[in-house]
Amino acid sequence: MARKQGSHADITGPKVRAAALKLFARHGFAAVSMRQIAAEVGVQAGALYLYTPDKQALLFELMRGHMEELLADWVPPDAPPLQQLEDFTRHHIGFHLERPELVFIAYMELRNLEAGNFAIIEGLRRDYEERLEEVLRAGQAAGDFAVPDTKLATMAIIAMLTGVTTWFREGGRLDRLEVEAIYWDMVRKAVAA
Amino acid sequence: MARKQGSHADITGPKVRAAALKLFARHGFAAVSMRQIAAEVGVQAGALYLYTPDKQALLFELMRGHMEELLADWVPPDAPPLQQLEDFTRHHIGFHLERPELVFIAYMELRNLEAGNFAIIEGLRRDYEERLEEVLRAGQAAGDFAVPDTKLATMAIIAMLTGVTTWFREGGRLDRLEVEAIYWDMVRKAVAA
DNA sequence: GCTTGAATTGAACATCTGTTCATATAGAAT
DNA sequence: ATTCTATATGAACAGATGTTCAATTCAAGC
Repeated sequence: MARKQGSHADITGPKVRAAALKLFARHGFAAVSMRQIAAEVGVQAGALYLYTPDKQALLFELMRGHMEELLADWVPPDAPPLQQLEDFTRHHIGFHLERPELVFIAYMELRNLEAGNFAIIEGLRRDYEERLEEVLRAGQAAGDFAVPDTKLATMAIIAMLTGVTTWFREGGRLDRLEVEAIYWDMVRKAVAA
Repeated sequence: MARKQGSHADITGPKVRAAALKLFARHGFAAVSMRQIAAEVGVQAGALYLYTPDKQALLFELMRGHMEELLADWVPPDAPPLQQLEDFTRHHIGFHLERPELVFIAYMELRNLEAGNFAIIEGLRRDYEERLEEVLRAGQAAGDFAVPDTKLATMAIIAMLTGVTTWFREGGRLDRLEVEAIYWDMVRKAVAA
């Protein structure tokens, strides 16, 4: 039997991506089979291929969409570097806490991307890092920051902020805004002149 | 044919662990088969079971050994908190840069551990974090540090320092000591009173 | 009411999976 | 020279893998 009720093309498509997201985040790309994804959607494995050319594309599209959302989420506001940095810090934490599964996948499954796909995702990641480094360079030039090395500071800040996703739990001791404030305090001091 | 030259028990054992380490780090636990590990060692898949009860134990023992080495590598020196923190920072970076494959596995393959094994590794990780937090608490009490939240500062510092392994390449623009110095500068300022 | 075509099934493909075990081998001990 | 035993083979197990495709089903358009 096919199609038990109504047309499903525009329903099943998103469901497939949602199921892949959930299962890849939970068990890892390599450990999840197309049949598991199909079962999560409530469909047979063959039907998945109406919505993705293959398993690899399922992973790649999740990651590409995530990186493009990340880049769209933050552009430096028209403000002094210190304020740009605060804006970045809060946006980065907020954005990452809102999509823990995508963040997890984007950091863990890079090695499961085929060469060409990997290069694209890496390029997007570098674009993002470049935006932060530009803020640090501007602040350094203006004398607001005393950063020994803007490249390293970029990597250090991003690693530190992204790390929030590994321990933060909704409903825990601190809420998002408190966490943002505390991390901003540490970032501000770390780069302070 | 078996045993082509001499006794191999004490040679093959380490080779198996080395092959697993290399392949798990490169392709991920779930994506590596016992036959691939065996091929890397130069042996048939069945022979691996003379050296490990199963694939899971291979992963777990790598991670447990790594975490225990990590804990053995650093105990707080008898010194003021600021100096303890510098010692920690440099040790953490140095230790992690010396074993990038183990670090990678320890952070990426947690979800592939069976429940009991996961609990053990998590316990060891918490022990390590606890050591750093104790330093921060002491420095805070002594008025050397002005940390808004010692738990968050612990997580932030560890995430920041461990992040070095994602971009550092031997023979690059900076050597290890320079990187240690730059990161220590940022850590010091981030927690400064 | 009939036709059309998008959505889905379910079987099939060849290959791979972790693990076990009877069998073979070669060096050490006698 | 013979026995012993640690080390390794290679076949076998039952089931899972990603992907393809002819056949089926059902809602919409006429």
